[in-house]
Amino acid sequence: MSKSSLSLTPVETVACCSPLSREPLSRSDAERIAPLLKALADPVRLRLMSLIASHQGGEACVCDLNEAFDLSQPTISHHLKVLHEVGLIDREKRGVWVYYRARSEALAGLAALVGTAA
Amino acid sequence: MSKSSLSLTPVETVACCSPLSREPLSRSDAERIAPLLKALADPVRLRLMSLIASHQGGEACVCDLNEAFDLSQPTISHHLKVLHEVGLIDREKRGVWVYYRARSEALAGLAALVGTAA
DNA sequence: AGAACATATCGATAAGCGTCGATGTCTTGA
DNA sequence: TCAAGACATCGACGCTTATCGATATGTTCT
Repeated sequence: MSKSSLSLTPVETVACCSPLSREPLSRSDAERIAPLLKALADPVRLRLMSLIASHQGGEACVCDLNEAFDLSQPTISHHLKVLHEVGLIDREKRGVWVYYRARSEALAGLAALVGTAA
Repeated sequence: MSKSSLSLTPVETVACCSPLSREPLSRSDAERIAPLLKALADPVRLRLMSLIASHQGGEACVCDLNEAFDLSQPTISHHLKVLHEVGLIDREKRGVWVYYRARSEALAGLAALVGTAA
């Protein structure tokens, strides 16, 4: 080390690294948030979410949703399940029909998190 | 039609459907936004994005990023490419090193869009 | 020119995901 | 009790994706 200290190259003085100005997202936080984004990251589910939230009262019947897409009924059912499982929509059965309701706090929280990184 | 009008069932009067209170996301808009969300919808890319934005000046060298993960260098390079291709980060080569810069307007716009649906 | 280093690209593999038709479950009205 | 309708679940198919090791590209120092 005493020998090589004579040949200190500029590479070590002009380090490529810059310091952090704030704390980045932790690994556990990232693994908690990513599934929410993944649930939204599909054109059909994005439209489903918007369609539900755009209905009066923030809720919509599955029959309404099925008609809005050129997709089979099982496919829509699958997408609704994905959104429900991550907590973006609530599910309520009323008689023969099933209503899905947008959880606006969840969406707002997610939007705030994404915006924070910017 | 004149005949069946006599047997109007309650089903048609008690419709399951509720009207829209605003215009939902269009198909083309959904297909434009979904790829952005898909790029973010991965724990590693989410942390990469946050890590870059958290560095001083909003930019970070790849060497910094590689060290922050227990993943191979090609894998990190792949994730950076995905974020770059959808326009969430900019790429600039300076000498031997490559710097990625967060495009905060893109992130802010995405956050606003997600929040609008809520 | 050649060595060392930083980063990107390639090819392969395994896992995940969107979609469908067929079928099951539950509710309502006859 | 039975038939019809609304929605969910299942199993299968093809496509996408996350990851890696090996290798290519480009830059700087000797």
